[in-house]
Amino acid sequence: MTRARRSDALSRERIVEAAVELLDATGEAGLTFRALSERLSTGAGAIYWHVANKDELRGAATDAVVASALAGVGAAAPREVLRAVGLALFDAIDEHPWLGTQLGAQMSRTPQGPTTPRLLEAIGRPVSALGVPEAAWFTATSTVMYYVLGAAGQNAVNGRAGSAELDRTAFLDAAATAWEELDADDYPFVRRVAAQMRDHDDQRQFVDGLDAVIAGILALHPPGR
Amino acid sequence: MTRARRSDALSRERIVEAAVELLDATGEAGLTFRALSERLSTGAGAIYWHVANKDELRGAATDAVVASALAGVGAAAPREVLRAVGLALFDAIDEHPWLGTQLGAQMSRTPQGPTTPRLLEAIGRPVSALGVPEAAWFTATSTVMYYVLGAAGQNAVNGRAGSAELDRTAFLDAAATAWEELDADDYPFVRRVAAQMRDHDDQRQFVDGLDAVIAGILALHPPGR
DNA sequence: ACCTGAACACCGTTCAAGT
DNA sequence: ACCTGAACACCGTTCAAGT
Repeated sequence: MTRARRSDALSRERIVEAAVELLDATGEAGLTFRALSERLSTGAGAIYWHVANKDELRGAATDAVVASALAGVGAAAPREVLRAVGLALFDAIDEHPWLGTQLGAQMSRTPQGPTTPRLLEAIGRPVSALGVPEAAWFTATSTVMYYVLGAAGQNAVNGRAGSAELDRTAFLDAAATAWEELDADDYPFVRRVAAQMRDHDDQRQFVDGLDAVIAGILALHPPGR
Repeated sequence: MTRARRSDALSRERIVEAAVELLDATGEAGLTFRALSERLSTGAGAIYWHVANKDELRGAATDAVVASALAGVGAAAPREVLRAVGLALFDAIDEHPWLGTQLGAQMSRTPQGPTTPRLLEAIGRPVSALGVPEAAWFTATSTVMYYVLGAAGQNAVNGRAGSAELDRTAFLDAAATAWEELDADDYPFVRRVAAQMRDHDDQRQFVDGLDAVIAGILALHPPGR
């Protein structure tokens, strides 16, 4: 019943864990050395003993979530594994909305960091198991990865306070309505497709697209016999 | 021979133009109301008369660059148009590296804004012209868009000072070397593919992947006769 | 070795006051 | 209507000083 107070020593692991919680609770802009040090009952500067700077902290938080999401993916047929990897990331973004915009930026900024190889390995193994010729492994895997990252970034919902489901409906409806009011000459396609977007199911659309990407890769890089 | 000084009145257009220049010259972190107002020889607060806040300013800069990139895409066979749209964005990111990470974030944050419909229209028209059944238009177009956005985010090179070509080579080499030194049991795929990544051609890989995505969409959503 | 917390050099944004 | 620039409430990061 006492007030929360320091029980363990500080460690990189505890800091990253707290950063994830803070990001979940307050979003991208809420991750602050001051807020984080308060949550850890320590001084702002103490964090710098374990983490070089804010970029590294964000990167570590991103990687921790990705690692834990991918850990749940089991062995199966290549196509199933690819779907499972994609959906694991999809679910992770649902739980940690900040991940969507963070993931792509993180990976392009520091491909030497842990997250890029982690995701590349998770996608590349099933892609190679599909029978794609080795010369095309990197290209084929990158194609899937680009698709997954693009979808991830796009499906990051803004907040999670209250009913996420209602928020999402209102959000999509507002966008669809705006689309329907666009100029008829400049935006015929968008106007025509606005209703489809209002009613679409994120997850189903994601899996459909992923299946298409896989089919296309196999068509362009057919397994040798 | 006089010092640069205010010649025209401020306008949203001039502000956005200056923001793009500032982003090009100093990167994401360099876009500051103080730096921007200095460049425009005005007070920091003056900008707020024309622009609501920094998010809107970033969004306007992103949209201006995307609009100008897409303006150069001419009419042609659907497949060519899709390649041209993709490459136009690719080139724009080459000239404005900050665009890579900005584009995806921007579109997911404000799909009511101008950039999402702009890109959706540019990709959706050729996709529908490909003969994809109307019921699949939104899904198919989103698939291409996700791929393009993911690739865009990933291919944003960090700086452009000095020789971008040399920077790129060193950047890829560093990443490839790091990949080759990963644990052999945990990262067999990444290690095996590191050399392919060191030598890959961004643009060629992007077009290859785009062709695969298109092929896959046509396989899953074949044109009705 | 690890932590404290004040201090520094910045930010975005607001707003009374000017023209 | 549009602009000025000081002021406010923040930031990330550093670093002498403590234990």
